[in-house]
Amino acid sequence: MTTPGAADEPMALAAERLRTAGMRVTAPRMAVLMAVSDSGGHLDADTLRERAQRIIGRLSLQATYNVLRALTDAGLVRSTQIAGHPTRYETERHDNHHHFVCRACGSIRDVECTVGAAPCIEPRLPEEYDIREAAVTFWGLCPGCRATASAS
Amino acid sequence: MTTPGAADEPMALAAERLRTAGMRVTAPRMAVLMAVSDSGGHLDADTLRERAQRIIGRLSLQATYNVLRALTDAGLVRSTQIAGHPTRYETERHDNHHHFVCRACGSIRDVECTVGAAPCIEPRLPEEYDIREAAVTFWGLCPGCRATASAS
DNA sequence: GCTTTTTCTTGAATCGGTCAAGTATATGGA
DNA sequence: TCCATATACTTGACCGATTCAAGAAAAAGC
Repeated sequence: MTTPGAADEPMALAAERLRTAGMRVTAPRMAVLMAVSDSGGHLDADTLRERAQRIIGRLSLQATYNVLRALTDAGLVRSTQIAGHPTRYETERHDNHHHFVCRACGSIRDVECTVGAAPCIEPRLPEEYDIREAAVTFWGLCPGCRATASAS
Repeated sequence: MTTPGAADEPMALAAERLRTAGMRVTAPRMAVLMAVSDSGGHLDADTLRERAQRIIGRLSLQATYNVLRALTDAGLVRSTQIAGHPTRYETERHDNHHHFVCRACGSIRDVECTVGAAPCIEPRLPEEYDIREAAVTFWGLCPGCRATASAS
């Protein structure tokens, strides 16, 4: 028992990640975290629920949403909302990458950033990708709210 | 009757814009188009419905959606989907601008593009805006779909 | 172990938006 | 000017994604 089976490794890793993030370690959380991790990203809540169920058997959709929210708040998971699609989840890698979405098949692909910190508009994508448009949304605080926030 | 009243002007203009776009000229369409035009942008379907109703009296929400879809398809209106908000509509100005959304109050503001054609990441916003992050989504065709599209 | 606190389950509800069927109306031709 | 026909609007049901609420279950600390 000193060397756990190979199948236990990812679960032990998931438990460790949860513990490090200061979260309670539960079967649903480990399962969802594992599902997000080895999916390659961009899965929606319902699909992640299915994958998680394969690992631990039963899991309600509501719990899946709860877990995803918790993991996102803890910075372990990144959620992305793309117009016309349900919210997708992927492992948070803090690499500030963006997304390419195919208008025809809906497939999603990561797009690396040329610059480090700031998001860049020159996408690092193979030439075969036919980019038609880019939607850029900046998030932050408007002058009014910034003043209110710094005052408190 | 040769010189229409001042109040008729925007309506006549709306009618003209619809006609130019090859669309049937109807009261709902004129009203919604006027509502979008003089709103300064970023209103959702339900709010636009209210504004349109002030102009023509009655208008179903379904019709509002139909009209907005038609106007968008015709290139008269631009729709923007921002995570966590219902779809917003604004006059299509073909200027390829982007959006700033305040995390605190949810207000939306246009962000001009420094470059002409391509979307740019260096936002033209006053310094008082505290930009925390940017979500960039590229839309187009992936290699597979591009091949299929050009083949047909 | 036992207690406390957090999390999970179940089931209802909400929100933004679409589908479908029937009625009304804009437009082009007689 | 009126008619025919295609298109648009109204009403009402429906849907998918997500959240709310209440009670049962299970982690973590003592």
